[in-house]
Amino acid sequence: MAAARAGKGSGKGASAQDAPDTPDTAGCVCFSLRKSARAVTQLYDAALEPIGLRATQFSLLAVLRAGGPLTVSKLAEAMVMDRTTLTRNIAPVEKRGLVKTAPGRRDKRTKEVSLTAKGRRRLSRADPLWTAVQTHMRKAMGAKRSDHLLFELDIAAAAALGR
Amino acid sequence: MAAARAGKGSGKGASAQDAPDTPDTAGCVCFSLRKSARAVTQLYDAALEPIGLRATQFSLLAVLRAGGPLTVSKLAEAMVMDRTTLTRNIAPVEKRGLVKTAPGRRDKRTKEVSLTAKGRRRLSRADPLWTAVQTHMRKAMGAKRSDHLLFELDIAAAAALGR
DNA sequence: GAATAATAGGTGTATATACACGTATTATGA
DNA sequence: TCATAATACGTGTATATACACCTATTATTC
Repeated sequence: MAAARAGKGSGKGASAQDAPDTPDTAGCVCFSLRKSARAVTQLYDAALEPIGLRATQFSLLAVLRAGGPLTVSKLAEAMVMDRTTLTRNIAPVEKRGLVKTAPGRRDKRTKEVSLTAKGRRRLSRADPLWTAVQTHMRKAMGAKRSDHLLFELDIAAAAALGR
Repeated sequence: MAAARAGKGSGKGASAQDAPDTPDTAGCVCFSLRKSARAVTQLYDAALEPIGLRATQFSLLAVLRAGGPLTVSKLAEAMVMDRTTLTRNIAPVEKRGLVKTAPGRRDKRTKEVSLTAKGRRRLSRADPLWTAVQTHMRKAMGAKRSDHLLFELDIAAAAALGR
């Protein structure tokens, strides 16, 4: 079906279990991850489109809802996202008034990001759309397999980050 | 360790097996995928940096090496990448002379993309760097788990694409 | 064979991503 | 205290991503 990785390799019948000595894009963890991320992101983006949120923006708002006001660095850490990337990602949602930022009171270097009332309402309206696409995704690939995927994605991220 | 997803949810002890009725970023397939893709891409980008290739660029060249000259659309299909995204991704490697493009002879609408000799040499020098980081990644998360992850990523992509 | 549909591709725009580098503020140590 | 290090953040630059919309070419249909 979708996971046939026939060896075009050494002719000795190289399988994915073998040491990867010949670059095979199908066997590349990075390529496979990015490929799946593209496909799944498109699905989630399309699902959230009626409410005017991208998948990344939904995540950003959801993390803020769950974790209260956070400094830029703390928020970046929570999302396993580069700090400077987060700065750019905040811009479109701040411009639309879904989040607001304020300088930290204790530490003037910091900038605290928080949900606005408008952002909270928008998020509430997005929730059912997220639930629908998430449920669809889990059903399409199997709930158990979905759980396992999440588990392994965490391990992959941890491995990449050297933890 | 890395995969603790404690339920902050309904208080009834919601696990990942339950229907996802409350948006939980840790349980979001899309968010987890993107998060891991970011982390792993940084690792591969850093590994390939000495040779002057990004992970995406390496993939592009590797697909071309394996599949010969391809039209933009065929190449985009092979990489599960939007056609217009591929157009932009070709630009930097073409500018550096690693790939070349030529109008299709049979069909003047098409544009054929192929590796140059320089691109092939560059790719050869990149191969050991890729092997090193791929091996490192597989060891860090376990070869078996790595294989399983690749399998599930294919299923996830297929599910998202409705196949 | 001309009108029309289908296909291949590019561009404008917007977001996502991150490294290198710079500034402002806080913490630390002599 | 004052010099220095550490921390928090932003900007310039480059790449990655994809939708909406456009043009050019090929295929289809009457």
